[in-house]
Amino acid sequence: MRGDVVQTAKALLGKKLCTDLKGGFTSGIIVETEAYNGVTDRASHAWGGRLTKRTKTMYEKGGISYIYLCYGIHHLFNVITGPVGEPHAVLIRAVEPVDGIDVMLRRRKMESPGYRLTAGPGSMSAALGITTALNGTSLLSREGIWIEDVGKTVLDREIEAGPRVGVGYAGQDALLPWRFSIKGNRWKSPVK
DNA sequence: CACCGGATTGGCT
DNA sequence: GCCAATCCGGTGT
Repeated sequence: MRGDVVQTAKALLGKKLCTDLKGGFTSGIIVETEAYNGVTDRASHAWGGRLTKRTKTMYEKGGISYIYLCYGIHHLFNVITGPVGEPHAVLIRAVEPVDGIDVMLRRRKMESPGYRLTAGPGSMSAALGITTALNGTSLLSREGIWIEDVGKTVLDREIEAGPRVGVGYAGQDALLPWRFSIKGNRWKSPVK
C-alpha cells in the first residue's frame, strides 16, 4: 500500500492537468508531485486515521480531487489515489503551462509568462482556477477539472526525488523522499 | 467556544 | 531574509 501512492505520484509526472472553468480552458503538464501515504504518514492530514469534515474526501475512492485552503489564501490540489477507506493522496506542486496561458496570466495578474506562473501548489491552483469548490469532484471525466494521459512517459531515471516541502512537523516522516519532479524541468516550484 | 497554526506566497526591509 | 496575509480546521476546555 505504501508502494501504490508513491508509485502513483511518480506516474502522474508527464500527465496533463486540465480545467475548463469560468474564465476559460487551461492545461499544463505535471512536473512536480508529492506522495502522502495514508494513515501512517505523519505529514498527512489523515495521519492516525483522522477523519473529519475536511479529510473525509481523502477516504473516498481514488480518482477524485482533494482541495483544501492553506494559510487562508491558497487552494492546494491533491489527487486521491487509494481504495475506499485508505486516504492516500498526491499533491500536485507544479505544472508546465500548455493551453490557456492568457487565461492563466489574467488569473495571476501577471503580464508575461515567467517560470513562476504555475510553479508551487498555490500559484498553480490560482493559474488553473482551482478552488475548494471543486473538492471531491471526479478527475476522470472531461468537465470542470480532469487529468489526461497524453502519451508522455517519464522514465525512472528522469525523476528526481527528495524530501517533501513544509512538513517539518512530521518528525521522521519529513525525511522520506516522496517529493518527485522531472529532472531539469524549469517549471518546478522554486522552493528549496 | 477560544485558541493555535498551517502540504504558501510575494512584498518589504 | 523576514514576515504578514487571512481563513478555518482541529483540538482541548
